[in-house]
Amino acid sequence: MANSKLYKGSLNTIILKLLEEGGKMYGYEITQKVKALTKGELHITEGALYPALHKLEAQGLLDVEVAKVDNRLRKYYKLTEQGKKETVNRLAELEEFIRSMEQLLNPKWRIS
Amino acid sequence: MANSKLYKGSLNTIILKLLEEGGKMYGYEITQKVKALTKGELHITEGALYPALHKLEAQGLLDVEVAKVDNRLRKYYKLTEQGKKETVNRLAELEEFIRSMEQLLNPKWRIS
DNA sequence: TTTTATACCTAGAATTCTTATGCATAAGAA
DNA sequence: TTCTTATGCATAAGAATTCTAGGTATAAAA
Repeated sequence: MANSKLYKGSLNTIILKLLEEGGKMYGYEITQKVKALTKGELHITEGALYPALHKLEAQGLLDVEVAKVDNRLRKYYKLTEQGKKETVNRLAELEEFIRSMEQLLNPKWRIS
Repeated sequence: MANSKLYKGSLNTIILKLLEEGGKMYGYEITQKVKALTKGELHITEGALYPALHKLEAQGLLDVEVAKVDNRLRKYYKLTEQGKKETVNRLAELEEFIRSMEQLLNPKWRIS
């Protein structure tokens, strides 16, 4: 099913990871990047993305810088030092979660 | 981090998968099974589990059967026919989500 | 000239989970 | 024997996250 819903809690980790790799990105760019990387499977809604960016900024994990390109506004976000540290944690948690889920999904155990 | 939080949306899939494998299980058994299979990483809270079971039952995905063991009550849940079909869908969605996340996490793309 | 793409935003609703309780019985420890 | 832990169910209030549905504006394409 294309455009599958996000599992709640994953958006922040996605944002942080993209910024870790991409250096600095603006909101709309993030939505397009996720769409491209997942071949349209994951859809980041702007109604979730912008509040999430604002919150990460308020928490001191992101810095913002405004730019004007082609007479249009862009807000570039990048990781702060604290943000870089937190990104490592969030990624570790996500990978741990995925490992746990795979243990549940792979029925090596069968019955009990 | 032990006892990591669930990504919201995953609990129902966990329940359905366990019942698919385990045949019939009761609530407390599910919490213990998840703890065991994930070596304590995932912790299913009862405050989330019981409402989830009731909802799945109301949706016609689970059947319930009450039993008394050692003078204590147990509510055994098992998949209905509809529940078995839905389990296949939910598992496919979860696996798709995990694949998508791995595409985001594995920086084969680097910068842009 | 109308539509689509780019680019930002917010409010309200829905969903899902956590925390904090509560009740009751059985088993184990002190 | 009494206190604690384990077993087994349950709900209510709150927090957190996301979706839906709107809004504004400019540029590019149809």
